[in-house]
Amino acid sequence: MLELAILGLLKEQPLHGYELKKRLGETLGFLWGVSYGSLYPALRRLERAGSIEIVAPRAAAPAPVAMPATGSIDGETAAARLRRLPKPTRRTRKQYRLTPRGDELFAELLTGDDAPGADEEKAFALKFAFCRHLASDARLALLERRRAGLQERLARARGTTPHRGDRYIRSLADHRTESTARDLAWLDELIAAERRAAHPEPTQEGATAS
Amino acid sequence: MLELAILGLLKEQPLHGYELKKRLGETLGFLWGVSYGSLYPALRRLERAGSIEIVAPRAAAPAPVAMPATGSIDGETAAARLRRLPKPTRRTRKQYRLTPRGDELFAELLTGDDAPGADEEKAFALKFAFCRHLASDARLALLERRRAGLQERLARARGTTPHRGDRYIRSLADHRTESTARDLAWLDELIAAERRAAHPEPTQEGATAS
DNA sequence: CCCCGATATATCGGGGCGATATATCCGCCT
DNA sequence: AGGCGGATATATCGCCCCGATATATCGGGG
Repeated sequence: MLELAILGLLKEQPLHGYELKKRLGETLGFLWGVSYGSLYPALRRLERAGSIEIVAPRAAAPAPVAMPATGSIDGETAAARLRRLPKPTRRTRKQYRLTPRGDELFAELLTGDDAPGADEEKAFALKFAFCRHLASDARLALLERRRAGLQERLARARGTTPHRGDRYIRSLADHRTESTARDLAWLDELIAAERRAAHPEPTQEGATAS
Repeated sequence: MLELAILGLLKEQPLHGYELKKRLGETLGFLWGVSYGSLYPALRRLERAGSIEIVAPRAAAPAPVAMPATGSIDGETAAARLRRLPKPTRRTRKQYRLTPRGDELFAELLTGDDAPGADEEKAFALKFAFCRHLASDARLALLERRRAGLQERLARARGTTPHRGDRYIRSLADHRTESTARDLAWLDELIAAERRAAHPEPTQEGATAS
């Protein structure tokens, strides 16, 4: 699960662990509180599998020779630079970069089914978050697979709900069911939008014979 | 987390593991898929902590004293018993029963705060599912604590949402925010209902000066 | 009679999480 | 100067949960 998120972020640019966690927090934060206890082991796993690689133990400033001209003009620049570029040599940090193998894995994780028990909510949300990397049809497949899952859950809920449980449990179950229904509606919108984007021409006439 | 659910079910009647899982599935199933890999270790933990106890390895037939005369009369009884006892009852299953200590723990878990990171959704849902065991004021406190949590999340979401992320992530975040708002509204209803139940007299006049 | 499926208990490997340990660097106050 | 505190950064520990699997025992049907 985490792997997908990591690969997705590294797809855009190489990053080190700490930064990765920050971005994970600000981009996917609304669905996930990633912890170091998961992140670093996951990075190790990915590296061992050859999906990512360490680019260089202090690559942040590629400026071993980078400061040529500056030197002569003013003495202050040195100080100024210290304030301006507070991070010429950050520290021991390890920058991770996606390998071609990792790219494959990413596509695989993004496309593949996951075990039905595996926290479907999070799994779907994560895939959806990165689904810009999917072709239009694969994206639609993802949405529709999710739709089927929700619908099945809804059916089961409506089937089981009738009786049992006290007032509070019943209320909870009802609210849950409602939420599921709402998610379903949202998905329908998304699917419709996706279809519209795929066929930008059905101005009139209607009925694309789906 | 699981402990609370187990204690909650055992509070009503003693059960063995297998049955426990079934009930967990049918009563709280809409929020949880409990697995044996969690259940049995949890039972062991609880037993070791003295919160539950094994009532008798073959309680199905409530015949503890049922065979009184048998004792002295014959030497065969030993062999006879070996054949007679293993069959009348179900099987080796262990019936678990709540101890007074377990009752305390249940109340503690139900009332106490849980760590903010600990999957708030599930934690709240679980507590709410058993909140019939709470006094009216404690129940209200639970609801309002949850309300505060949701509200904070909502504020944070509205603060962070504006810009970043591509179209899909934005859509996801929006939907998430909406859901949170809906949960909040639901909670408000619950709180109002709870208040109404606690003060059954404000027929007219209104404004209980809260 | 034996096999099959339901009942029932238990463990294993693996992933996620919070807490914690350990460095290093930086700015700021003294 | 000096050093303290906080941000940066990597890593591990123990705990819990999960799916998969192993192992019995029972009832019933072929």
